[in-house]
Amino acid sequence: MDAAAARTAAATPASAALPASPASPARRGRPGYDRAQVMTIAVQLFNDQGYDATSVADLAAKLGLTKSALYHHVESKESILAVALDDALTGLERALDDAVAVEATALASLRHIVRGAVGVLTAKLPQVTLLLRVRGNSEIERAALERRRAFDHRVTALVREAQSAGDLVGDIDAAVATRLIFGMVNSLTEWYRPGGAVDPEQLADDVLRLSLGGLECDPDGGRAVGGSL
Amino acid sequence: MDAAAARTAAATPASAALPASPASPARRGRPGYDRAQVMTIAVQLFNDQGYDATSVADLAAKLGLTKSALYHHVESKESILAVALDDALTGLERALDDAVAVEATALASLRHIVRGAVGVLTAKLPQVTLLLRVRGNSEIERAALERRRAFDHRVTALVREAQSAGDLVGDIDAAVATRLIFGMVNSLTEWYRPGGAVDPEQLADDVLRLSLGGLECDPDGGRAVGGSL
DNA sequence: TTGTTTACAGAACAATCGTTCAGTAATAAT
DNA sequence: ATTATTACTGAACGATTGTTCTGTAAACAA
Repeated sequence: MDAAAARTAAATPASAALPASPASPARRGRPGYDRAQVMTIAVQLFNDQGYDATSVADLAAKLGLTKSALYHHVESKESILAVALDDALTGLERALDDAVAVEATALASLRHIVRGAVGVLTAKLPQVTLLLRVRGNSEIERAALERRRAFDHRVTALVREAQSAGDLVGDIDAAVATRLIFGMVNSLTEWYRPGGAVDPEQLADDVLRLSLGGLECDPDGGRAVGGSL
Repeated sequence: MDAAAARTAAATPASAALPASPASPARRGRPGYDRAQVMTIAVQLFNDQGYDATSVADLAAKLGLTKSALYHHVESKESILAVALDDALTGLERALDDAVAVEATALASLRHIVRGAVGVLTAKLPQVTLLLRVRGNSEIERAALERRRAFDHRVTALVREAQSAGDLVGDIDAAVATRLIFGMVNSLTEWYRPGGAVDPEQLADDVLRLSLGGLECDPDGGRAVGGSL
């Protein structure tokens, strides 16, 4: 596929980047991609092929542009990764802040953050997917991994607290339980796709039932899932 | 780090590749790495940095060799990936064959394959880790993804059968349940390390309790985990 | 000593990597 | 018509990519 063919293939760039865009109110200069659209498509491609396996030439071809045109919208390849990772991490951190602020008990906060994480993951799927694949190959990636570790530690503390309160069984290591629960949650990036047959709310219910169903001490004896939240 | 320094750092290659090697009985030619050792270290490095982010020069430096020396042991970079992926897939497929051959009911087979998958994952951690990160960027990767899909479908059929038999709750989609369960299992590659504090057997117990604990219909009413297996 | 076997180095290859720069093109506001 | 503003092209850059070729080095067997 030569440049002209690629151009034709991406003849309507806005539709790909902004599905059902709310009638953009006539921007100033020459029509074309803007920064946000380029970012969106870039992150999608990074997820399809992997960040390292995606060249700037690949991205330019996908957009129907030359490589140099890309650098009008974006400072570098890695800067695209940086903002996407920050987006994902900010979402997760806010959800955790919410969970501990709103709920009274550690178990309730835990249920809340599992729901919240599923919500962030489905809402910001491309960014979170990118985050979960980071290996620490650059300073930016290492910083993101550090924020992820801090998040995990806070959740682990919640699990431990719920165990101490007697709301969660105590014969499983809190760190192991946390990793298994979020392993299940994070695995959603591998197959969940928005607009598919699976509803995000229903999905959060299922995840909670599988991940916490075998750990709760159910003082009320009830096996119903949605009962307490 | 120049070539000489790298050489010194990897002065005892055999110890890194073959921990506690059973007194290799004096091979023929010039001493040095053999194919298996190179493969082992290569897969380790692929896991550390990601396959695409690891250059042949990186691997050569890690081994304390030149790039050209590498091609004496291995046909290509991708061939290393190919044998590792085949190794992981063969292990998983055998575990599944075992599970359906040995057990009588679908639920028992399901428990068996979850245990088996944890076993293969911990025993062949580097190869399975590599498998789970494949994105389908080449013919070899796409073939591996195809074998993985076939594996998933067979397990999903087990879940559906256990639901039909009344051993598993029916109000959750079999495909979703399978993906969540194996999402939890596969997430072990992110943190489990052999020789660490966590025992593989205990780990399999924990995974089974979390992943299936909330789904079983427990006809005997018992909540004990290791009871039936 | 003469082969055989295994393991390595050095130099070079075309291709691709991410990035820069100087100029051009197309719109809206004035 | 002029000016801003925004979007893009084409050519080139040094560096790195995976791979090949030709020759050498070090062990064991005959």
